[in-house]
Amino acid sequence: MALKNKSLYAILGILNVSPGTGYDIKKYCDTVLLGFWNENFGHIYPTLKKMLSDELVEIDTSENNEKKILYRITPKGRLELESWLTEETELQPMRSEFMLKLLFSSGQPKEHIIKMLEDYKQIHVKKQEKYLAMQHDLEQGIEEISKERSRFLKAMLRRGILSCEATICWCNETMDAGL
Amino acid sequence: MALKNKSLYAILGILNVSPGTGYDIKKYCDTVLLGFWNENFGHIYPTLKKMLSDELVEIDTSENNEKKILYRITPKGRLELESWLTEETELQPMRSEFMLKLLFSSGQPKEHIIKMLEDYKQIHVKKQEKYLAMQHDLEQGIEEISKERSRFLKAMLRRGILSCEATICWCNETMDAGL
DNA sequence: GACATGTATATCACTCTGATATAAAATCCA
DNA sequence: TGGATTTTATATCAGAGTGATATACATGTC
Repeated sequence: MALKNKSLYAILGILNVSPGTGYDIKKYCDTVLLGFWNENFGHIYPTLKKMLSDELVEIDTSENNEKKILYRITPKGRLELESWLTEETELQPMRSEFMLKLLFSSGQPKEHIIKMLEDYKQIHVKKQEKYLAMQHDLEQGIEEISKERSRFLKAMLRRGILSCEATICWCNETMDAGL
Repeated sequence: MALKNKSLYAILGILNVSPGTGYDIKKYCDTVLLGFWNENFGHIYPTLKKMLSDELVEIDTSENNEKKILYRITPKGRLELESWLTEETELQPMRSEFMLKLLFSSGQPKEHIIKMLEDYKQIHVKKQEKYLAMQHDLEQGIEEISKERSRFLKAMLRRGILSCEATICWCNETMDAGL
C-alpha cells in the first residue's frame, strides 16, 4: 500500500465541522485537538491545493476577502472522510526521544538522570493541569458546543489526563528506585 | 534552529554499545528499543554515509565480509553523543490517528464507536502482555546484560506497561460511559 | 533439491516538519 | 492619533522520516 497523506483526513474532518481557511485548520489542530494531532502550514496548503483539484473540497466564494481562501468540504470529500472513519486504524510507530536518551544514559551521573526524570515529570504535570482546567471549563459549559461533541471532547481530555498521570507515576517510581 | 536528524543520535547510541551494520541498527531499534524508537533503512543508510564523511563513525575493517559494512563510533562521535545526552529534551508533537478519528466519529453509530474502542483496547492488551513477558524474562536473567543496562531496560519496560495500563483503563471507562 | 527465512545494502516517491518570508488587519497603549 | 505588537493569512523550502521495493547471498528446513 502506498503511503497515505493523513493530513488530508484531518483537514476533511475539520472542514466537515465547518468551512475554514488553511489558517483555521492549523488553529483547530492546536486547540480543539488538544495536542493529539500536529499539523504544519507547509503541509496544509499544498494538501488543500491537491484536495481542491481532486474535488474533495471547494472554495467558498460567499466571503470574497481577496487574501482569505475559505474551503468547504464537498459531497465527494464527505464520502472520503466516511470511508476513512469506518476503516480500521493501525497503531503508528513511535519515536520518543526521551526514552531513547534514557536508555543510552546508563553511563551518566545519577544526579543527571534524576534531573532528566524530574524535568520530564514537570512537563507532564503542567500538561495535566492544562487538561484539568479545560475539563473544568467544559463541565461549566463555558464554551458553546453540542452535547454530542462535548462528550467526545471530554473523552479526549480524560485520555490526556490519564496518560499524564501514568507518566508522572512512572517518573516518581523510577526516581524512587534510584534511576 | 535547523531541523535536527534524530536518527543520527539513535545510531551513535547504538554503535556506542557495540559496532554494527546498518541492519544491526535497525534490528536493535525493533527489539531492544521496545517500540519506543522507530527507524527505517531508507534513513539509516544515508545517515551512516553522512556520519562517515563527518567522521562520527568509521568502518571496522577487521571483518572484511565484502558485502557487510561494520561501523564503529569514533571519539568525535562519542563527543557528539555525549553533548546530545546532556542537553535538554523537548517534548515532540504527537499524531494519534486514533484520537483524530475518534473526535470526528460523533456522527457514527454507537456500535461502531464501541468496536473502535474495543479494538484499540485489544491492541494495548496484547502489547502489555508482550512487555510483561519480557519483564519476566529479564528478571529471570535469561539474557546476558550488565546489571546497569538491565536497570534501564526494566525502567523502559515498566513505562510501556504503565502506558498500556492507562490506555486500557481509558478504553474501559469510555466504553462504560457509553461512547 | 526446492522453498522459505534471515542478513545485508540501497534507492525511490512521498509524507511531514519547522524555519522563513511576506503582508494586511486588529489590538494595545501611551 | 500614531507607533508597536500581535493576530490573521498564504506560501515556499530544505531537510527529516516513512514504507515499499529491488537485489543478492546465506542459512535453515522439509
